[in-house]
Amino acid sequence: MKEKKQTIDDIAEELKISKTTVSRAISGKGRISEETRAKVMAYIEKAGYKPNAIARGLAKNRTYNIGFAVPGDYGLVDLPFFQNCLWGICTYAAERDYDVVITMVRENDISQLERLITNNKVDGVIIGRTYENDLAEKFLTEKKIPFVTIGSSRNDEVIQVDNDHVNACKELTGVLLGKGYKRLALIGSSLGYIVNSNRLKGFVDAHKEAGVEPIKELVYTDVEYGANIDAVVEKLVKNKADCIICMDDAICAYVLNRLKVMKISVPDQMKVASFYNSSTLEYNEPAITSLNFDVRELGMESCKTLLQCIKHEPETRKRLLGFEVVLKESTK
Amino acid sequence: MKEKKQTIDDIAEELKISKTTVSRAISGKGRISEETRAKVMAYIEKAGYKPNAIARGLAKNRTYNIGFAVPGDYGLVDLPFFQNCLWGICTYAAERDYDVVITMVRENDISQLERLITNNKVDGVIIGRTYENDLAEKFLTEKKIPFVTIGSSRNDEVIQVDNDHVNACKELTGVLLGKGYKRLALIGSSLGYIVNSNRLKGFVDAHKEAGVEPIKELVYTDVEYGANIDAVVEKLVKNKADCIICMDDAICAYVLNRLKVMKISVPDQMKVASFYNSSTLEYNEPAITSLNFDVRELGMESCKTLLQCIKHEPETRKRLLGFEVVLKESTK
DNA sequence: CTGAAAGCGCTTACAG
DNA sequence: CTGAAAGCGCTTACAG
Repeated sequence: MKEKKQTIDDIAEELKISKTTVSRAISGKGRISEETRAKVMAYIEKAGYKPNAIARGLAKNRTYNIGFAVPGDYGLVDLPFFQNCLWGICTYAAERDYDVVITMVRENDISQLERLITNNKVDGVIIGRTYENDLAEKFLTEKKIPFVTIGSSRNDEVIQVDNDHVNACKELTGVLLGKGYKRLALIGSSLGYIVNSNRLKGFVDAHKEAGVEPIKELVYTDVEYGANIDAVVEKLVKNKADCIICMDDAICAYVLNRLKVMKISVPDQMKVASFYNSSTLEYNEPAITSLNFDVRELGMESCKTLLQCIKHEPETRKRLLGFEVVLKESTK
Repeated sequence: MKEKKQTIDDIAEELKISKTTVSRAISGKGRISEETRAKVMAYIEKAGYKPNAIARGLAKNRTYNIGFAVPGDYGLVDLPFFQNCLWGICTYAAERDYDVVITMVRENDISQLERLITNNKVDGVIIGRTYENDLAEKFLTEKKIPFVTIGSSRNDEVIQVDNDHVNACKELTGVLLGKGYKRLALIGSSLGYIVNSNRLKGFVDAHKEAGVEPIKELVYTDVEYGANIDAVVEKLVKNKADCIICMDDAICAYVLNRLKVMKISVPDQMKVASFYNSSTLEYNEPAITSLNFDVRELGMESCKTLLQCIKHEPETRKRLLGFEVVLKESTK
């Protein structure tokens, strides 16, 4: 049975050695004979001793915590994207004895993050979404706190891990053009998110490569969740789009509903494609063509990179993960 | 501009007083003249000094972190429910200078949580979902770590915050019976989650109160996300259900899709109701009748209760939050 | 290879 | 009301 909390002193006393030695046995640093080392480890194991992370933190000026900054804005919190990232981050971190603390940030309010940093609660931060003018990025750079972004940054100095949205959107667009659809629409939220600019770039690039011009009146990048989507969809229909590409699954869900109300059937009268095949869309009828990213992998990768930053230098400053285009009923 | 990290010693020296006094000025504990107090605070303010949370933690044996245990099981991570809880928890915690660290637990694997506790990384824990036989609950009780559950527990000793699922489901069911629907179906996942048992109880209670028997062949409580839902829906149709109540929105989305494939129109040929009016369903066509809980409020309340537990005793051991029934197109 | 000692930045009896 | 000192549980030069 468990006694009260043991300390390194208790075990030193028990073993008739100094606590210095115990500490070294545990950390594996400093010269120590294999023999004593084994003895200490054996005792620790059997006594169920666990070092106090706080004390170690104070001595080494480390917390063994990393922060994950997720968007606290209304429409964004819900996205399964961040949950899946979180899953990857937590899983990777736990294996290295790190923990992850959550902090909500907004495009123009990073006060929670500031608190976290000035209170010394974390050794580094993963930024879950990058903005065109990113306060968090600026703040962390200034404070010299290691951080990595999920999603691209304009600043090449920033360590970033991202899916290759430019090429992903380019390939998806290319495939759809190749299928003979000529009036492709693109609909998404603010270009203030860098990821949206990248998607737009891919969309344009694919058109160029196919030797055609993207159609301006079919591109909307200022859609608010639930607000003006209906109006936009109606314009797209009026402007004779033959295929709508949605920049995220939440938007896609709205679009599908709107089309249903308008009695426009998918894919017969309108093709639809989306990003991320979240479960919402995966089981939709008809199934929706989409890009597929391994978001949990992305989370793990970002965490791995951050831990590298904390320990020394990361292997790469900018790392792009793959994607797949998954063709389904909705674009047939 | 910021110099290097300041300590309590620096400011004591600067002010020609002892660090004891500085500490007291900051904490507000111990006798200290209002005058010196003001002086210290003024200096701190202007110098931008922030105490080191780690050091304080070591001295007071506190971390100023709380844990939030969320289900790491596949189908569950995605639910917006937990994100919204998290939002509430983080918001409340941040105001009190606490931070929240995430830990993933599974029905039969709480190793991440164990690590968190034995490493002394948190002062208390919020359990996001309760199981019929809850390992986390047992573990935390044994370790004497303060915790509160979101969702009900079988154990009356446990501090719990929950929506009133029994009465919520009872009222929803009652309303539907009152509308003249006679063959109500109930479909949900495992009764291993206490919340599902509670919903079932409400369903049964409402029938009793109306003087009718619940129809056994229309009740399915072992539905897996995405797996056997289709088969279940077909059985419900065959068994002539006239209204399907879904225990969560993910299930409801599947049900709606299946009905669409089967060319059964809602609400003409089948009524549908769900729990939580998440955005997915809110904008569905037709809009779905559902229960409405304020999940962010629930998160805040659970955090408030936990902080009470950590400081002293909570005001109430079991707290039930309200709900509303929101009637929409789908049950017309 | 091992240990005594100082130190990480706070808090808090204890004594004045 | 204020301060010197010990202590929270570790780590790590420094000396042997």
